[in-house]
This record gives sequence, C-alpha cells and structure tokens, in this order.
Amino acid sequence: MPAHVFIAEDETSIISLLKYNLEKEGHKVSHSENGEDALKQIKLKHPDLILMDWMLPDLSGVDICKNLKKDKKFNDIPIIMLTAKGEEEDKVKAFETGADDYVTKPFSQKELNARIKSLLRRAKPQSSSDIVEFIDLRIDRVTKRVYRKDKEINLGPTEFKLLDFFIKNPKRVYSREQLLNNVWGENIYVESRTVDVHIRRLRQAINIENTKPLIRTVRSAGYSLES
Amino acid sequence: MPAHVFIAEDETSIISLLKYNLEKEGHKVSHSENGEDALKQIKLKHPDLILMDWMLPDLSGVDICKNLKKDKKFNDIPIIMLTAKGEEEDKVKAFETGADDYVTKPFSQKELNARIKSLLRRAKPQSSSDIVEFIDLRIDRVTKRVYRKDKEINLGPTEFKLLDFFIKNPKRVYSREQLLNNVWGENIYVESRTVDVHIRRLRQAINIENTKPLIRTVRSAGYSLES
DNA sequence: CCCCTTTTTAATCATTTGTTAACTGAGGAA
DNA sequence: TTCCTCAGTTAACAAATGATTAAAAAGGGG
Repeated sequence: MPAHVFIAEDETSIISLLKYNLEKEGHKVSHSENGEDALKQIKLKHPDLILMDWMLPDLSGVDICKNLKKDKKFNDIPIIMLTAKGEEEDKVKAFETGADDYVTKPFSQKELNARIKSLLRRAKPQSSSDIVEFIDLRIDRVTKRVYRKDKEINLGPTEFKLLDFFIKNPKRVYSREQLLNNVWGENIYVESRTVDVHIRRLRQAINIENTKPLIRTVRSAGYSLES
Repeated sequence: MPAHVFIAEDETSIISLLKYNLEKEGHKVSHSENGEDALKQIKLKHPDLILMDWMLPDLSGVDICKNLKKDKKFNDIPIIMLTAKGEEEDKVKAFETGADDYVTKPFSQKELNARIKSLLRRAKPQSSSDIVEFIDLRIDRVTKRVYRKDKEINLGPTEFKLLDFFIKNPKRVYSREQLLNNVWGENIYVESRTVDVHIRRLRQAINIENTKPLIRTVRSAGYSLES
C-alpha cells in the first residue's frame, strides 16, 4: 500500500536512510528538520503516517503528538515515535501522549517497514450506522448492497459512495465542488462535469419502474436527494 | 472477560507476580516451570491464552510455540512471548514462529493486561459453538473438518481459518486488510494480493458440482460469504 | 531431499472511471 | 411568443483500476 509518510527528524543521515528505504517501498516521503515546521507541514500535507523523533529542535515530538491528537482532523494519523535506545520509560510516555507505536534507534529497516505496514492497514473505526433508509431506498453499509423497493440495485463504487453521501443529508443541495470534495476526496482533481455523469449513472440505476426520480437538479446550484 | 491463562515461565518470582495480577483481573491461572511439562499441560488443559517465556528449561518457548501452531487443535490459542529486554531480533523470530504478541521484561502490568484483553477479544467469539452451519456448508471447529452438502472438503489451514472467519459474520463484506488482520494476524505482513489467492483456493475447494458460489466479490471493497 | 503450503509475481480479463462533444431544454430578453 | 444562451443531459470511448488466474519462488517439515 503506497502511502504518504512524513518524517520529523533532525539528523540528516537518518532522514536520507529512511527516505531511501521508504521510497523503495513505494511510499511518498516528505520531511522536516525542526518541530515548528514539521507541525505546520503535517497540517498542510495531511500525510498517512508520521515518523517522529522524540527530540526535535524548538518543538518536541511529544508536543507535536499532543497537538495532533487533540485535533479531530489529524488525530487518526498514525504516529511512530523514534527514540534513542535504552530510554525505557519514554515508551510509556510516548504511548500516553498518543503515539501509536514506538521504535528505538538503531532499528532494523525490516522491522520498521513491518510496523508501518501494520499501522497503515489498521482498521479505521466506521462510526456511521449500518443500514440507512430514505423513502423506498435502503442502503446497507455492511453488506454493501443497495435496494429500491426491496429490489436489489447494482452500483459501481463511486455511485455507491455518492448515494451514501446524499443519504446522510437528504433534501440538502450540494454543489459539484462539495460532492467532489466529499465523495471523491479533497486532493483529487477531476472535472466537475464528471459529477454530472455519475449523477446520471446513479439516476439510471435507482430508477426502477414508475418510481419517483429521487435526485433533483437545482439549476446553477447542484443536486440533492429528495422525494 | 474471565479466561484460563497458562503461564510457562521458570522464574518463580515472575510467576507469582503474574498470577497475582491475573487473578485480580478474574482469570483462572495455571503454570508450569519447564518446557516439557508446559506443552503437556497445555494440551491437557487447553487454556484460552498462553504467556510464555522465550527461554525455558529443556524445551524452549519457540519450540512449544511451533508445536502448538502446527496442531490444528491448538493453533488458535493466542500466545504472548515474554523475553528479556533488548533482544530486538527475537521479536521478529517470535512472530515468525506464530506468537500473537510479544512483551519484553520488565513490562508494566497495565500494558500486559491490555494486550491480553485485546487477544482474548479477538479469539473469544468463536467459542459460541463448535459446529457452525451456513446454507449447505458445515464447519466443525473441534475436528477441524468442513463439509458441503455432507461431503467432506479438504482445506489448507489458511483456507480453513478464512472460511471460519467469514462464517462468523455471513454476508458482511470484509476488506483485504480486515481479513489480513483477523485471519493472518496483526503482526504478520503479507501482500494484500495474497488474500485473493486464498480466496480463489477457498472458492475452488467449496465449489462442489453445481452449487452456488458462496463467496461474493465486492469490487474495491472486499469479499463476503453469502448465498 | 522431497512434498506440501504459502506467498509473490505477472499476464490477462472485466469493470469502472473520467473526458469529450454533441444534444436538450429552461428561462430571460426582445 | 420566439430566439438565444447557458446549464444540464446523454452517449461513446479510451484509460485506469481492480480482480482473476496460473505459474514460479520461497519456506517448513517430515
């Protein structure tokens, strides 16, 4: 699983070693050499995982960790703390501040890779409820099935996500940009016309023998799910 | 969640410490001070979880672990390895031999309890019953046999665990990552494509003369067991 | 050393996706 | 009303993505 890994570390030799190895694994790597900047960049780039030195100039790893963990937007980025060998009590402190794993220098690249993999694939808790309904539409997030009038409907992944998003706030009108941000993702760029196409596909799919259309077009504003 | 914990450890001071703490948590505790005896007792008592010292007189923890993990009847008992501090490479070896978790001495009781809880939670739900059925599929957890339409099916260990996991929550779609975490274990790192291969083998195995396929592929989401 | 299982790899196959461009229709202005 | 313009709709297609499959490589145990 290629991911974006951020390294906060002041020893350049370690940075380049890590960078080399991580890129070989297919990850995208950014880094920063001081705490202040690291925090700023992390918030800007929103990486998938952070390798953080315990000791950093001007803002310690612990502080960054605390800061991130209390911010809803960033508290689910896994953090691996890097510390010098032998500081056993640091381990406890690291976990207390919210680090997800802990590696002592010097570490084997193999082990680090393993831990990274493990953290990256750790299940994200899905908070939303399992089955949602709207009018004669039912969507089951556990079995990934969608029904209209108890008849099963086949949707592609994007149409599924689109409908799933609409159904969270029925009747609310979303602009194409909002849909792109919420369904496709913040940092993915596609033409806004693409939304139209998927709206059409979704409409076709959920349009079963003389039922209501369910998706409303609001001219020059966007789309909404309603009766 | 009270359970039966077995301790294989030769230092009596550690045994009594562990025993005290585990019993305070409500667990039933047995122990043995040498490898030979430990293995015998484990097979006799079939505990819910094992705490095992890496170094034991006359039969090492690794050997016991290997022995148990290749025995269908015992390979699902979670094992936590206990090792002296600083032996980093042992960690890798421990996981390779099939240990489910790894703790270095000295350890905090709090951390150990957390890990025990986590492993028990993962392993427990299967204890509900020894024979489970789904459609025309029957799996016997005691004898480790699988039948389809009363005809016995031969599955490799991984396929067995995979099917066993699926059958706990039929119809539920699991991602490859979830399957890796739950069937292979949190600490084992294989490519997620490997899952596909085992799914295929499982499919082939349970596909007896014109019966339903039973395993559904959900593109970009995962797999599920259903009719 | 041979056999069996697991894992990786790579080729192939199938579906989904994003884009483009032509088409349609609503609504405002004359 | 009629025409014009602009936004939305539709269909077609190429590219990308994801799943399947077979076969080779890697381990592990007897």
